[in-house]
Amino acid sequence: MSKEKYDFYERVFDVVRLVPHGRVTTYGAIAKFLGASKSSRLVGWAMNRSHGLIPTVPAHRVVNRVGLLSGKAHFSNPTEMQRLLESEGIQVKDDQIINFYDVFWDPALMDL
DNA sequence: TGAATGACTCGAT
DNA sequence: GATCGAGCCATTC
Repeated sequence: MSKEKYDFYERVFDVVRLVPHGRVTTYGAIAKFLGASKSSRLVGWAMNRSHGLIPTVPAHRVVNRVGLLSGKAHFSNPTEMQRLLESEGIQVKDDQIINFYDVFWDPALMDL
């Protein structure tokens, strides 16, 4: 519970909040962007704690490397994640993003 | 303090 | 090409 320095979680939240509307990213991409490509699991941990944060963290825009809504079960309602994605124009079928390659957004490629 | 956990990823079979 | 197993690292019990 360190508070002085930027927590690993906060950095993750920061990146997730940078994800453009209608786009998604992966845990690995975030981890890699933070310089901890091998800590992709920590990104998942961070998301688990993202509930109730202000400002809200668009955790629904974060999926695993194959575009699967691996974390939808952790939402208030399992259907919430898919519903949010679809509302942003992202096609989801069987808990998986269809046009994943098209909507994928890599924080490392963000336009500075 | 040590062991277990996790919304992942990659490499090998 | 699909499936299985090990690695990785911070947080939690």
